[in-house]
Amino acid sequence: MAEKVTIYDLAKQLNTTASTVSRALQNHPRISKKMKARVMELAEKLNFQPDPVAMHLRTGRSSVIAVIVPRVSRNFFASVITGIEQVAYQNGYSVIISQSNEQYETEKAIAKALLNKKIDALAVSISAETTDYSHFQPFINKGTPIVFFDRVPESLNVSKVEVDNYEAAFQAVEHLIAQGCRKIYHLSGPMTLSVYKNRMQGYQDAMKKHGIEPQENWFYQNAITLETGTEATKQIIQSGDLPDAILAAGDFSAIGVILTLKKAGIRIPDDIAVVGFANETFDIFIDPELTSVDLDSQQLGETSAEILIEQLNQTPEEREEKHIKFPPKLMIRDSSLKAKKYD
Amino acid sequence: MAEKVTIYDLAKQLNTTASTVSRALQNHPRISKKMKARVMELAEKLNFQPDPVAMHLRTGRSSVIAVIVPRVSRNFFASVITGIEQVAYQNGYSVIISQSNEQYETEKAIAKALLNKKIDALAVSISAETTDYSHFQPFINKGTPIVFFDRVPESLNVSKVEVDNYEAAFQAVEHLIAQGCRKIYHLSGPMTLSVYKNRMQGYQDAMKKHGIEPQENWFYQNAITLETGTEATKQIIQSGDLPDAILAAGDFSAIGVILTLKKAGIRIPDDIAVVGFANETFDIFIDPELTSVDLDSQQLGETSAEILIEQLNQTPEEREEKHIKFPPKLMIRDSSLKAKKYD
DNA sequence: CTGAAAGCGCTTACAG
DNA sequence: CTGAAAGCGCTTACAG
Repeated sequence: MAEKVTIYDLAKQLNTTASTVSRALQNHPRISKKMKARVMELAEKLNFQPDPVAMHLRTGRSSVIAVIVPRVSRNFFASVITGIEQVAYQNGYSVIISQSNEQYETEKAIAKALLNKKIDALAVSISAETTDYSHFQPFINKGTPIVFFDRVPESLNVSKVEVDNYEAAFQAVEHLIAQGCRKIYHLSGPMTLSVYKNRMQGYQDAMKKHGIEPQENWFYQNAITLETGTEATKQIIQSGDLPDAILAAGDFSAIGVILTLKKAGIRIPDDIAVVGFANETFDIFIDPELTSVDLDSQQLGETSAEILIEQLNQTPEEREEKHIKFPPKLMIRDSSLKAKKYD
Repeated sequence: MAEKVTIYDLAKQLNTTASTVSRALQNHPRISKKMKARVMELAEKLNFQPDPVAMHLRTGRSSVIAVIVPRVSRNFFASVITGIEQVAYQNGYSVIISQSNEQYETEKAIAKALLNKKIDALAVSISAETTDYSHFQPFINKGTPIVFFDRVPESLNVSKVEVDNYEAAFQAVEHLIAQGCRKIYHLSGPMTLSVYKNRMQGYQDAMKKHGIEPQENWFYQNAITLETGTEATKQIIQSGDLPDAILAAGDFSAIGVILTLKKAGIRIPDDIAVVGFANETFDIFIDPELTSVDLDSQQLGETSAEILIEQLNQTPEEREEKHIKFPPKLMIRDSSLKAKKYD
């Protein structure tokens, strides 16, 4: 029946007071070693678990880190969460996860609910719809440590952890050029998200570096889902003006590209090479296997949690904004490997 | 700066006491309509939010439903969670999600942590490794409503929500037989999980109904991941004794089957038809598209949450164990559609 | 219909 | 080094 054991129970059995027990448990410097030992031993024996709710009410600290992601079902985000959890648990924090389902309104509602829940820290990857960030302002005002990962708001002065998306797209384009492609199209997401903006910039600069001037009709915005990637590809095919390669800013989009090209009898990579972003599990399920930029999601999560925990151990004055960018890793697979065919 | 507003602030401004404010907020029958109206109005005006932590400490109720799943990255589980969240939020509960990563030890650690967190209710889908359920016993003893979904423990007397896996496998086999298959192999998971046991039983009974006696070497246990599904398929190919069809008890396994068969130059579905379970997003990414049993995951989640909330509104005596089985839905796609080729 | 008081299980400034 | 007391923000049995 596991009767609840409180510090009063411990105090009574040890002929001392709750104050002393509480201090001993916290390893307070002014409690004698002997008393600490006695308290610890009895706590162990009675399987005493401090009540986190009471602690929270008293101290205002909840030991909870909240995470908001667009969707947990995306491998990328699931894996970031795993990284956050790992570091959080090691440091005595628990993690609660919410999903915005890519909707601004839902994200706002979650933020409001979390505000009420008095979480200690917050890690966020914003929804595709989000362009206004005022729902995060109350956390910043209250001094709640907050970090954005992957999908970070450019205009906000907050800590950010991301992959170097500019560099990633740059490398992807150079890889395609090395395969003999010159006319490279780019399917991207909303330019309001810096991840997509940076990828677009990296794409353009890499092209220009190699003397290729990307045309306006080589670029498709908001073509990041399976459906929109498919749609864009249909338009490309209909135009009759086919590229050498398509760089999609996401794997779902890239899958849409591949399926649509195949259906139209266009060979991949021979006619058109395809590269995606995120290195999702299913990239190797498809034929040909999809070349994709790995974003080292777990690392992103671990680093995000580390930043939050560091800040939790600092006074608001000591805290400083961190901007961390990880180098990308291009996973080269058959969908972009023209070269090997001519080896 | 959003100074915290308490019921004392409300009471003072209304010239009444915290007791009355508290009761008015709860719509207590013995408070006058007029007082309720005044309290509500001021609460609205000052944007009063009752402190959930204080409520929790006082009442022992946290308004939190915890969910434990093997992994959030599986589409199936992500979608169940969405269903749970939807119903929970509507009823004023919040949801916290934990993942066992398919490990018994992790699941046990999570259960222990949750016990301490004093959640109100628990929804669980057990890990592949779990065969002992004693870590859930403390919740049952305490009277915490608990429901298992999809992966349910057979031996425990608790509420369960699942798909009729027996029927699902039965239908899948009859579909394959209708396509002209007779020698049908079955790749399954650990027999300790009832989902797999029931699928195996449905497979066997459907075979026997049609006068086919499944041989022992037609059945592979623990071949449920991409890797193990691949491994089993290699063994099948090596044996030289090829089946007409393979029914895999999961989509990851089925993908392993398809990729391996294709690599060996075996045609799908012409030589071997393939059927999976779970209707994952990527089923339509693969060539040929994978026939799979849809488990109506969101519905499972909604129903699980409804059961918990019903029980939360009942006294422990009123509560009764519910067993709900949903009918399966076979999503027929090219990987099993031999018939159309001969139409 | 409303109020005064106790208490949920902790922590911590104050005092010694 | 240890203790007595107050308080975090609520709810509710008891009293009127």
